Amino acid sequence: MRKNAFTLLELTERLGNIIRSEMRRIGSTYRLHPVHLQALSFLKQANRYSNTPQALTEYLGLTKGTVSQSLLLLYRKGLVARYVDEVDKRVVRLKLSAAGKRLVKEAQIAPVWQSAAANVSPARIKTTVLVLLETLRNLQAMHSERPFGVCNTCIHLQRESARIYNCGLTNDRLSVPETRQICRLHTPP
Amino acid sequence: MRKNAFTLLELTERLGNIIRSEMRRIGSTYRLHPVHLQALSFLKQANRYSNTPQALTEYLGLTKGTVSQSLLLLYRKGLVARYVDEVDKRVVRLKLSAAGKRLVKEAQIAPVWQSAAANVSPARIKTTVLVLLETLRNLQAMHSERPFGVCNTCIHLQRESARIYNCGLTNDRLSVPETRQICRLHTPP
DNA sequence: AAAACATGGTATCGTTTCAATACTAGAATT
DNA sequence: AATTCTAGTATTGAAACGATACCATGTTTT
Repeated sequence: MRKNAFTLLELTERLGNIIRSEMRRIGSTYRLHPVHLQALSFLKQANRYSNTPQALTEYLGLTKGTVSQSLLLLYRKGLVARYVDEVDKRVVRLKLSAAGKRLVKEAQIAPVWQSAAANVSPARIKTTVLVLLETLRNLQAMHSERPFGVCNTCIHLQRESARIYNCGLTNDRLSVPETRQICRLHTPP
Repeated sequence: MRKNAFTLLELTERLGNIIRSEMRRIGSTYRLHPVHLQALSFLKQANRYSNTPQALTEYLGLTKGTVSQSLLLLYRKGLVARYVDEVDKRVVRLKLSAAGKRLVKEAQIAPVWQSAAANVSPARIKTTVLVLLETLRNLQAMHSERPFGVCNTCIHLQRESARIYNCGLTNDRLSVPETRQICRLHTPP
């Protein structure tokens, strides 16, 4: 068990390295680094509470200065739009531009993974996902990091009617598509 | 299944990020980056066919120039020893110094990981390890990368007697501890 | 209402990764 | 002996990344 947890760490580390290599390879055609692809992919999924430099900083586990620089680069490349929040003028809102959305669609590494895991039975994949998820949650809790999950698995989400949801934390109304986005305030059950 | 493989990718990516963050945190006390810790940890485990810049380059999935620079830094910090191979004088052999070994022991992220996976049943961890391993092998095969496994799971390993093993590929004799090291020539069954 | 503090973000600096290119020395092949 | 291959280094340039300092806007305290 001790040994297996170690192997789990090693495997995840190696798979993480491969993902990074793959991202580096794919990103190089756009002159982007792995961190840029991760940022774009995050911004594509981020909901209205999470489309800020601050949320991205927490998500990536880097410092705000570093993230600010990377965002500047993405902005200069025309992949990300930024505007000041109307209510709190300290806050910057981020959004993928059309070019940014296009890039995220093109620069996918998911297909490679899907074929790599194609021969594994769904049940076993499900177990794997659950184990990794639990480990992730525990690790995040240990570092008091935010879990960053999708709305529809959050305890704060309340269903008002067929198509109208409500966030119990912010008291905002949420559309159905919004409940599929990533939120930094996410609280797992 | 399509969706699950996607989640698997996302989870591994996030776990990989957390590992990197953790490495960055731990490494900062020694002024080392994640890649340095990975290099040291690799050199600790590498067997006699794999204790070279070339092998490390393959392992990390980077370019040889980059790895050469990182090794120079580790050498200047006195963490790694390097000497020219007697037989093939182009080859540089790498070895952890006493300080390097000490550092690898201190700068462990495994404990955190173990407690994060502590509540998962051994059977489920085993399944997870197997699924990840299969995915890893497939990914490596797709990129025609070397699998980098330990000797005692390699098809080339032959048992001569109780304590003497033989590598069928190089025809070298291997001691028992050597069969637990990482080899770049590793071929899974 | 004014002062102190907190928060989100940017600017700047220094170190180091990382890729790309060019290069060297030794080994293998012809 | 000449060519090709291989392992590694050196150099250059862009950029990540952390650290520090800083600014503008909000919030809290007095």
